Amino acid sequence: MRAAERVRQAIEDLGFRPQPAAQSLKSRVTRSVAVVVPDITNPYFASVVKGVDSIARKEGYNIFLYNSEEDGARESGIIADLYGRVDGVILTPADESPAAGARLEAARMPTVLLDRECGEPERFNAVLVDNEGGAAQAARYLLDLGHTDIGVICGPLNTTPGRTRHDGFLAVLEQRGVELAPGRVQISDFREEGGYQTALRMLALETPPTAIFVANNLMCAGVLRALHDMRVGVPGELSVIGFDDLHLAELLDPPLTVIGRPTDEQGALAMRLLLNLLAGEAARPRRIVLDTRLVIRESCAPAAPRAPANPNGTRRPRA
Amino acid sequence: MRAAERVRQAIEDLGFRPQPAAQSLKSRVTRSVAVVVPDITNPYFASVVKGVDSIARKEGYNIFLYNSEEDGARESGIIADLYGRVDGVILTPADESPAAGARLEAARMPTVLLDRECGEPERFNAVLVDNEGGAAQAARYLLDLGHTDIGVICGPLNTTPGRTRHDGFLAVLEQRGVELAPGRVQISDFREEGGYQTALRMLALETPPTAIFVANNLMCAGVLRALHDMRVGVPGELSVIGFDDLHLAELLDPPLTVIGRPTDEQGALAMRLLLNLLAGEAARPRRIVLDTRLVIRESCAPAAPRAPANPNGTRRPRA
DNA sequence: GGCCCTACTGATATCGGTTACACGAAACGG
DNA sequence: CCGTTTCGTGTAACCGATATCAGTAGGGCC
Repeated sequence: MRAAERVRQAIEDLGFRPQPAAQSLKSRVTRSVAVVVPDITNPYFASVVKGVDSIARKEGYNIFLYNSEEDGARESGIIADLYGRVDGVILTPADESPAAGARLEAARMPTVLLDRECGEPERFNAVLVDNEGGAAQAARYLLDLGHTDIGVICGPLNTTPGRTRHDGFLAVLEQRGVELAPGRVQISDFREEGGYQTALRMLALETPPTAIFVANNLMCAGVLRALHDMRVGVPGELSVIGFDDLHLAELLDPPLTVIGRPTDEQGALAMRLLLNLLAGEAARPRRIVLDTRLVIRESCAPAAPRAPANPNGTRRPRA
Repeated sequence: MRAAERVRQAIEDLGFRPQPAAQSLKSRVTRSVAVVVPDITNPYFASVVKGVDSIARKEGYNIFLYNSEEDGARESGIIADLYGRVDGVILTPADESPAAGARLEAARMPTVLLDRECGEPERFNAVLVDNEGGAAQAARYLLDLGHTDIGVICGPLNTTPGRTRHDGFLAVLEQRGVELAPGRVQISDFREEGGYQTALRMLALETPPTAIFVANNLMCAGVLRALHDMRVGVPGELSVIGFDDLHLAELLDPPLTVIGRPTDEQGALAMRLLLNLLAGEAARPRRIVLDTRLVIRESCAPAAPRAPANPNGTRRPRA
């Protein structure tokens, strides 16, 4: 093959570099994928993105990063802009409505959902965690510590993690015959400020709960900030358990007990799944559900002995 | 203009969407920029990237995200891959050598450096912070609290932030006539594990310092972890001041005093600067240097009264 | 009616690779 | 020595949008 060698030489001499635009135009392939997350500033998503990147780079893919800011309109704008720009997309949908799912399907793009689903499940490939199971772990843990008066700060119930963590937690309570007083279950927004405000509201109740389950990391940071500001001792006065590890959770005051889950592994898995799709493995969509784990640190204490159980939820002044 | 209207209609009817690849091929413009950071998992960079994104999206630019993993070879591979794929790049160089700077210039791409410089300054546009000034603030603060025996955990001195923070801190000490005992200044790697190990080494000294300045957030997390593991009271036994705010710093045990700096603003500025470049404002490169601020929380206490100053650095057993 | 200006149409080249095909030359077998 | 394979080379079409240009039609004006 002397011809091939001469070509190599010429490439070298002339400093020839193929033009991705021209290659894409002809081949109809971009070697790029999009990753759309609500907020790259959330350490969970940063870690996920890093996991995606680790695989993508190895396989020669470039990644476009987008923040949906948890805003459905912005998200659908982003998805529209993706047309022709990427080979596929890894998406944590901000809008999980069936309509959004339909739009997504209409875009006819290889898609892997991450952390949340969209429209009817089973129609998309997805990498998820067992939110229900994780929340149930948290519930069992608090119950086993003797707590029966528990506050629950949920995310929006129209999101997968919001709803499933809510359901998983409450299912265990019900199963164990624990009934919550009114005002104990609060819906918030998965954001720090929301967690802060909700915690304040909960503390303002005549009898605050003895433990709180907070359904994500950002809200949990807000809750801790609120408890800190209000000088509420954790876990002395109030036990706290979060969902999603915080990087510095073990250095917090006190070290935070959480439901942890894989993060960069989740991203890497999603990217591998997408690569399979791109390789033409049509098959039917796969849903991969990863397990959570209870990370016990020091923010939960056994419930202080209290007046006998109070099933009808009558308010009592705090001791 | 009825023709224009008919065109609009046809676009609508046929669902026509221009093909970015074809547009790029013809126009030689991609409406994409690359952002290359060492590690998106570092909250500082996550925030910077978000700042970049906020402007980019508004202007219709898409962003490619890359992690250099603080690895010069990987970084130069990334930069090579960028050819023809982006209109410009925002880069936090992992390799700051003149050679890397030269390579970067050879790539003839509109470039904005972020957080670090590369080769000779003044040749690139750059958005930086006043590291020297920030480190000096930290030094003055510790000095004013009465500390004279101070540990310094630096980043690599061949990086801009590593060197300048080191220099800025030590300059103030010198200026105030404070001399550090041997072993007080340690070079580490800007990573959490490095901070952890370095802190352990420092604690193992016959007389540990009464205060520590840690030159970045990741190392600082490591240091805190080490102090936590070794049951060293902060600020009782040891005062700690970090560089770079940590998101949860105020919830730490104790709330961490730090040198803070703008983050997403820095990203936004970098993007705006890049947009100017792309708009053809050749001019000569601009260096924008932002100010840091001292965020006083609770991790630094006045130095405990001690035996009279000990300028020749003789070891003393801890009280 | 003649003139000009604008609005529009249609055709064609171009961006830079990729792919297919046709042709020419050398290599090999029978 | 001829037929066939192999290899190499050259030519041209194509991907889809954009830019240019020539040509045509229509409106307004004197």
